[in-house]
Amino acid sequence: MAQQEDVFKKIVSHAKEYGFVFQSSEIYDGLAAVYDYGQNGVELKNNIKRYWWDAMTLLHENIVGIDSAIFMHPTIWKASGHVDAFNDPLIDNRDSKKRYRADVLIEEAIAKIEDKINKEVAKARKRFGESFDEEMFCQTNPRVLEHKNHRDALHQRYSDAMNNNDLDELKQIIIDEEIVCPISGTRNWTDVRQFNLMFKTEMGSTADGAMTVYLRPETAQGIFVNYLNVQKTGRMRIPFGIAQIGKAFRNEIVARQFIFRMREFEQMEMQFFVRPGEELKWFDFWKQTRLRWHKALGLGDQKYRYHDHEKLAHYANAATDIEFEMPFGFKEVEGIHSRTNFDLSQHEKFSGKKIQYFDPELNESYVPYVIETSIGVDRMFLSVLCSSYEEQQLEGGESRVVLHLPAALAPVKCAVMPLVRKDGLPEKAREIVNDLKFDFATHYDEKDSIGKRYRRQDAIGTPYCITVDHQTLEDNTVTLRHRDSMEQERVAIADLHKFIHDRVSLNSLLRKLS
RNA sequence: GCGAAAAUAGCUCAGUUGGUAGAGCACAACCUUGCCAAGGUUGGGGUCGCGGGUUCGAGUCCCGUUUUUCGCUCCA
Repeated sequence: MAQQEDVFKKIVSHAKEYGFVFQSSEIYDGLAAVYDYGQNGVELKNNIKRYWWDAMTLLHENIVGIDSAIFMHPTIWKASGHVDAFNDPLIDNRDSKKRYRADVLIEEAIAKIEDKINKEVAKARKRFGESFDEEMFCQTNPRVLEHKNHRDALHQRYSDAMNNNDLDELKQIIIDEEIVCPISGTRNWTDVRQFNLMFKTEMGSTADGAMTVYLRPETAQGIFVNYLNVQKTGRMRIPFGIAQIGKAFRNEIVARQFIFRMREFEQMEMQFFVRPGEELKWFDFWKQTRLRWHKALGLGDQKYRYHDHEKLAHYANAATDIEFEMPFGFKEVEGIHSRTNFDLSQHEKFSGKKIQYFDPELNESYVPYVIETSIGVDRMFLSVLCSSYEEQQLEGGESRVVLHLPAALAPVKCAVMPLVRKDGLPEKAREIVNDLKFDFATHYDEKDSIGKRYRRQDAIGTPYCITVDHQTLEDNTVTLRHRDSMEQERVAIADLHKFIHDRVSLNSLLRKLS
């Protein structure tokens, strides 16, 4: 593990040194958990996005894309539950240094009282056997009544405190109930503090007329609120999907592990609308389909696994993660959720607009159920980068760092270089660049020895190097050098275009999927 | 946010008991060379993360702060 963390550090350094990822605002000491993509990073990231977008919108005729705004009406976040769910009251135990959600601690205390009641009932049932009247027992047994009163009073006090957002009262409840930290067993608590995970800003240029708006914490809601627009204008029939790629923002309490958890991040989401009752079938379909998309990249099938959720979010009735083996362990890259009709129903309720679909086959209207596939672009980027990175020992005691990027994702597809910088070789190489550059990201390099130039391209994952030598001038062939095997072959200039296209285009990846 | 560790050139790092900042690689120019990180000459680049303090003098000691890494929590 220590060794793997070492590798991770090297990958982070490599990402910076070769223009993939920079710390944001670095010359001003940086901005925590915000990163910028450099000249190679942006290309890799765009290629990942294109692979996803095409796999969604080109391969499925019932999926279309949208691009919704980052600003949305603030009521959307009340409807989605984010205003409540993203306002966790947190409390720290000073002895164990553990942090807890204050509301969860209190709910656990309530559950414990519930347990006590159940135990009393179970005990009594054992004693009285067949003739046991549970209702009567609960209404008369003094111990049960005491627990019940305690529970009801506590519950009332707790919901009042939550509704009034009274943090001091929450702490007082924890003190009064003598709730202890499960780890340290002590009652040495800090104050309860509120962490709002949504970024706020103001819309409207004058202070008094301003409205508080949020930077979206997920892109999904932009799809839900446009669901009817797309369905009607696109004449979409269920089942159908809407795909979107865009930035989202979360004011994470702890944001770390390089670009794995950032405050500003990018999501690729697809919401798939289905008939009620068919959602689990489609959930399964998208589970399979999405894993196939990942595996087609060839990063190694053993690096993926599903992680099915046992505890489900308030909106879901089934959920799984696709996890990828990063240097710091298996981590979630994509989530697939069966969101029921929660979101659309909520928007019906909060907007007062009817958001239903008339199903001509069933001849009835309903609020569709939704399967969501949601993948973090930055996490995908990190998984591609980490699994591609290799420090390779070569014969003769030499070594090289090479990125075995899937060719279709590589920032640069080929580099053209004259073997020497004279005898008309640079001119010939330029000719080749000027032909290839219209179709492929092509580099030209004449600096330093040929070996050094190969290594430079290896470091950014360029799959092919094309070297122009003296023979080229005679017979119009070039040396084509493969990144992974370092092998070379002789290829006619006239065949270059097809040769490269067959190996680096997204097409070849997409064809594996259909 | 709490606790621990770290921050010196683009990268990796050295810098002794406090005495005016170094190496390798990388970068730029030129010469030589030419199929897997070649050699030579020359050059550019650091107010040692930032701000205070102690001291005749701070990269070095003390305090604060920012960022990064690791653990706790949440998630894509």
